[in-house]
Amino acid sequence: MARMSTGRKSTIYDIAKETGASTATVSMVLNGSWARYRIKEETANRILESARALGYNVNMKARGLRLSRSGLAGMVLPHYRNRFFAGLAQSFEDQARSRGLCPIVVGTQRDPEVEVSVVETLLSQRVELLFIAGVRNPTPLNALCAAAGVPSINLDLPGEAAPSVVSDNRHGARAITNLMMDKLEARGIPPSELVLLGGVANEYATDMRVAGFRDAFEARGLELAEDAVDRCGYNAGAARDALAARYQKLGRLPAGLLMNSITAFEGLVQLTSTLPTSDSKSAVVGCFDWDPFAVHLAFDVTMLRQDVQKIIAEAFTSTDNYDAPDRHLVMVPTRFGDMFDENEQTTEFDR
Amino acid sequence: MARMSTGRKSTIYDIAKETGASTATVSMVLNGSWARYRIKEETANRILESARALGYNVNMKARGLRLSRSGLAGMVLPHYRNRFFAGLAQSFEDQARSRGLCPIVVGTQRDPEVEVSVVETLLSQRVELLFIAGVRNPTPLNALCAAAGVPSINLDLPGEAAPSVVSDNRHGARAITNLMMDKLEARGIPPSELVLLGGVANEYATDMRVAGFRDAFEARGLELAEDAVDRCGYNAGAARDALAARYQKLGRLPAGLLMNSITAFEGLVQLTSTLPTSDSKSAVVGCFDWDPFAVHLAFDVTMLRQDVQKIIAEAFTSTDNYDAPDRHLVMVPTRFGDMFDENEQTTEFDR
DNA sequence: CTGAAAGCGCTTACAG
DNA sequence: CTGAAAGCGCTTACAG
Repeated sequence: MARMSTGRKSTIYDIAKETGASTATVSMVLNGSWARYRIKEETANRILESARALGYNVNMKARGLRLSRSGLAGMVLPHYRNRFFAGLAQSFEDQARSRGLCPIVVGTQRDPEVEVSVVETLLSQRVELLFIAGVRNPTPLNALCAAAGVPSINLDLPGEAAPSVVSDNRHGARAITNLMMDKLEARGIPPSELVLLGGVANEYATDMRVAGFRDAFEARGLELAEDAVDRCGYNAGAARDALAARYQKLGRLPAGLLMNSITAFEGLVQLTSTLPTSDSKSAVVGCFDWDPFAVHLAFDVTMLRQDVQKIIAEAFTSTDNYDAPDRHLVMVPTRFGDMFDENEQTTEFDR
Repeated sequence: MARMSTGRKSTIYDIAKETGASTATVSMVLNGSWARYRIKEETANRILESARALGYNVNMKARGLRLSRSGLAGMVLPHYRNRFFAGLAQSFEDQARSRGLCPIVVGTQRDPEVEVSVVETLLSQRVELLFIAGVRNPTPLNALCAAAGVPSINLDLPGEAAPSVVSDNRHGARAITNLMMDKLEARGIPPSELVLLGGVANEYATDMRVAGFRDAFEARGLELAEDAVDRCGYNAGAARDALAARYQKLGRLPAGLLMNSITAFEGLVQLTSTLPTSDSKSAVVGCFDWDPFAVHLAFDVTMLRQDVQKIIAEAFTSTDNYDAPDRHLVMVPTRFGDMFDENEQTTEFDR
């Protein structure tokens, strides 16, 4: 009776034949709309039983084609290699699933060609919505989605052509700068020793962080030194080199170091690993991203953490009331790394 | 002419109407098979142009339904929160794309119910193959795939019911144990001070690592102390507690610590952050996973790194010559963390 | 070289 | 309560 061994997947026709019901009845029973059609419970059970026996599994391709709803929710992001993007992916999956959608997230390595081709692929799979995370210029991707009639939302980095949800980098930057200044003062070091490294020019996140950094200085009536900010780029090597140059000039590390990204932070770690520990141990360090190991390095480090759950939740809200002309920008506050529950940071059964 | 502004996606019918060609011709031109059918190049160009103007994008749901090929490749994994899984996801995406498949990877949080429901969803989307990574008992999932006629491959943790590709944990364990013993001896500490912490009983990876640990002891003619191995679990807290207990008993940390997973390693870091640095700085530490920040912590740490690219490549090879009765086990060697190119560890434009 | 037609697996008005 | 039938968008033998 059951013939799960054959390669062919069973269809509603197989079940209809087996149970003597019509394909319509089978379809209704299988998709749960049968109660509405007053189908006998006994019939329904017979069909359900047969479906189980045949190892039946709906073909979403067919259902999706008929209903023009794929049940797919897409997200593109640069990669999974840091906690922020890993967390975004995770939260996206959880929330998509709880909305009955099948999450499909793809990493694009920040390659614009890959970005376009991935978005086209997702569109041809007929995703019902698309989140675009960490793409510096998402406008072409938003345009592709708009042409396909698919709502798109930008995450982390905003764009002109679609609603965007980003962290409140400016206030976060101001808060962490303040905290680091306090720490420096407590050590009797002038806060003007503080420098901000990393990020790139003309990028929203970097600009906001620099603005917040400035805000903190202004609030204290302090001048920002000429070379206090160095947008030396997003890769570890560049940050390492920029720091090494300062080390050369000063004969030591700057007393206060605010790193624009976890990758810039990695550059700092690379450099200090070649230095005598005493040189780095005294530095007051901060970073706009959080990492569970980085917080335990040999120096005093404060990490800002983005609220990925909130970012995703806001993004879904934006799709719920999605109307094309609306291009709003939602800001989600950041928190300090130690302000999260411990069990958000590590997981129970985890390797 | 172009009417990209309307919500409705354009279809081959729209293009046929616009160009005066038949839907068959349009279809052939659009899917690239037109040369074979001797369609005039001029016709083809006209159709291509019209497709562009209409913002046409194939509907893979329909094409997939017709061809019974979805173009989708699936992978499930526990999460993205460490470099191993993040790297697996990345490599999977790259290699799937280079094979013309659309990768779709989903995190299941190690929850067996989620695992089943995710696999069912992927199957109903008609993925053409499914990789199952880090699932302790993948057999029920393999069965689901088999029933649907979809090849499945287990990664990282093997299973009885499908081909499996895993790291060669035993040889890796032996190599890292050896290296740590050398380091201990160089400091005049007996290698028998070395302990292995983490992992769980009756799990393949843990068992193999313990076996390799034993191998290294035997090769030197050394006895393994009664309490040298503690499979205290995969979460950070348990490892921290197990270590704390030893700290109590010894009045210090064990001189050599081999941590079974990055999470157990996190437990070590949690503990040492509460200890005076001098206590931990002298420890010789090793770990079966690699993390870019963890390698720079205050103690001497050696990290083993799994070859994610090779694992994925082997898995794809297994699907290429997939025949149900074949349940082979492929072993992929591990390497030490510092044996990879620097640019594999950090990326150029990366935050 | 091109068109008419069937069919992939499903859903849902519409009749009975 | 159930069945026959059309149609979602595409592909591909099969005739012309």
